[in-house]
Amino acid sequence: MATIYDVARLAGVSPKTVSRVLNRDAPVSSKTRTAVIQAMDTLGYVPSHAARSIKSNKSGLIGMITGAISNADEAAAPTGLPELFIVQGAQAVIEKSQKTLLISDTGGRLDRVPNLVRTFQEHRVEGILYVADYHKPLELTLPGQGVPKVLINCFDAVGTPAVVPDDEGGQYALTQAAIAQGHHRIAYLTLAPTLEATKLRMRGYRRALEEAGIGFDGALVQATDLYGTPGEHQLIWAAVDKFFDTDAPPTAICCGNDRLAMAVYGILRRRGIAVPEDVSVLGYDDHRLISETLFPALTTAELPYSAMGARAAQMLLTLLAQDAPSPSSLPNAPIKISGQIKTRASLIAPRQAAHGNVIHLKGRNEI
Amino acid sequence: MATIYDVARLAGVSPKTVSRVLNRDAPVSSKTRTAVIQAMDTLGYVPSHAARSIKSNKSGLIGMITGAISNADEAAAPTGLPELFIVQGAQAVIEKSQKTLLISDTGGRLDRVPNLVRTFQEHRVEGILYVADYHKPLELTLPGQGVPKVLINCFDAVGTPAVVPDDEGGQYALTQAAIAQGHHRIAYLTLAPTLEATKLRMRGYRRALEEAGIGFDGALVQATDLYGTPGEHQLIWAAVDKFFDTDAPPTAICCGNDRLAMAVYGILRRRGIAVPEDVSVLGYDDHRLISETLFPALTTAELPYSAMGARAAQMLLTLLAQDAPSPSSLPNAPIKISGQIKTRASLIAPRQAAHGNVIHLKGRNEI
DNA sequence: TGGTGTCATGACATCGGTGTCATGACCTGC
DNA sequence: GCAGGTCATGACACCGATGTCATGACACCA
Repeated sequence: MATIYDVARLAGVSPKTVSRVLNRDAPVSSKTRTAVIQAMDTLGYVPSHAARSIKSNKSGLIGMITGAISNADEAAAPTGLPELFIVQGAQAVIEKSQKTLLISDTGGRLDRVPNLVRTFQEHRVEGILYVADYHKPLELTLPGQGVPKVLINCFDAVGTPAVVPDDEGGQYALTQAAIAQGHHRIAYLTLAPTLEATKLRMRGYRRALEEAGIGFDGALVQATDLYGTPGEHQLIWAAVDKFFDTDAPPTAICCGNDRLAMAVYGILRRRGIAVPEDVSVLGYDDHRLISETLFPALTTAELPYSAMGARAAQMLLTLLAQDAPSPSSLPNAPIKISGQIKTRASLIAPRQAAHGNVIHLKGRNEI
Repeated sequence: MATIYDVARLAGVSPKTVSRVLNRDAPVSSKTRTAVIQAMDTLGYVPSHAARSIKSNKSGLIGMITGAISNADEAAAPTGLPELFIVQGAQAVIEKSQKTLLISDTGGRLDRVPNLVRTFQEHRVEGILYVADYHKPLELTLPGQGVPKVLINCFDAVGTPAVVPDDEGGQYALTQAAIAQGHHRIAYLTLAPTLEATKLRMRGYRRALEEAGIGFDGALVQATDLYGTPGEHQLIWAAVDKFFDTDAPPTAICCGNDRLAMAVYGILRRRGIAVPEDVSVLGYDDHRLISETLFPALTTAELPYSAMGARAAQMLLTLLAQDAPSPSSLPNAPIKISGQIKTRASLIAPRQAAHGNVIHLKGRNEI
């Protein structure tokens, strides 16, 4: 690969003058400039990033640690939306900032993270974005002291800047949407109870019921915690059975994610229960491949991964822009990003009969 | 960030000795070594990749150009499987080779590619992997003369090394699988006819029929070319209508991809046609999120994206390993990668009645 | 005791750019 | 015609590593 010296020799000038043409940082006579440019493309010259960054002490690189690539096989993740959407949001922002994003995949193995950070440090990244595959507490201490970092989809106890989804708000709004359609018997088929998302969304679900004056019925909540395993489908069957083998079956079912909703569609069909005429179904994530392709299309809450990625990238760029290494201007608590409710054909008003059930239920609850 | 000089000063040795400790390329007394290591982690020293690569003239970087990130919203692509799987396969191989993969996203805009290549050249990448979003001829001339390249999912006319899916072989094997179950009336709901994949797969479909002595019936082939647009669903409805509003409806339907199959499931259900009892359904891609979650699970042909990525990465590494820049050892034609047939519940033998239909059909064809 | 060889270490140049400062050509005004 | 100023350009050092070669300490053997 040609160097600036080759160009200088060919153009009959000094390397410094070539540099001036490249950077337009000092006047160069137009005759000289032409000769230099001519020489540059005769040789196919491209300046070396390494040589520049060594002198300027700026790499222009942002590192991102994620499992999005090895997780392409998304069905393996406990929540359904691919991490890739987070990468997408962040990459779009970083690209506009004229910096280069360096993506490193963990292969799902946390023990590799220190090595990835080390590689980032060798490349002198200016900041690091750490992406978790689903909303959770950060499971390790990130090395790389002194490098600004922003966490995405996870959070730690020491106040590292973080961006997470507003799970409680999402499920709250989704439940409200069902209530607004007239539903009172709203079942909730959750993801594993230990998940951060499940805990927060359950709060949202209960709060929405409470505010509407609907009593909480534990029989309407079932958990599926074998996500992605062969036993999962049976578990979902069993949960649906429990919902419907009662006097007061639900008129709407909220599912922990869109994929779960997809499975529920198939099971309800086998049981001869029509969606949405007999029962409305609601998902979570707005994984459009599913929510828009299912028939009927799925009402769901958006898990705003792309927006989270974008927001985190902006935060990091802001951190880098302020010379002082003081993260004081940042809030201490994770930033929560809300998603929209996507209302589609799978949610309609319950049959009139459902109203009777509700009254029946209330009677039962008052015993 | 600390430099090798800082470490040397703190350890009371010369920078060169620190270098020797780092690279273990010359003997260092154990006393000195200990002092140096001590100094290194007191300072949190990490060697600069830039400084190293400038001297060695080796970057250890491989560039990859893809739209996988901005395409996360996969429904937009004319074929259903996310490009990300290609990235996954390639990244796994590159990582093992101790090189660093630099991923650049095109944002779906070809006019950005030259800039991406230029950035790669600034970083002195040793090779470039170019990934297309679906099987197609390469749509531009890649700049970056002199940098070894391998194309994935696309091909050019000048013999650039390339890796593509074996579309003909896949559809051939899939059709054979249906025939082996006793099907003779096999419909084919294709993707857009202009697609490389459609042309090749149609060949495979016809070849399988021919070899089984089954006449080709144009009425059993319908194309859907409004992929991802609002009109798409109506088009699929219309196609299914045509298949079934005849005397001799198909007993199996091959779909251009899994997503199309998913839509067909919904439509058949509305028409009261049971899958697989009344009609078997076959997909293409083995997009597991769909094929394994649909009920009944979908029989489909694997689109071997991950294997393609891995193979291409290996080819590139081989090219780099042989010092001579002669691509002579590589075949001139694109390498075709075959996928497996995944047999699942959506394909069973046709009802006995179907046999009658076949005879009926043959009669018709002979008129 | 001095010659020879091995071992550990350092001085110095170099990679490809860029910042700093110097230099020479040319123009301006008195 | 000469001081003073602007403009275009070059010489040189430096960034952080590493390759080459030199050097000094020490052990070994005759």
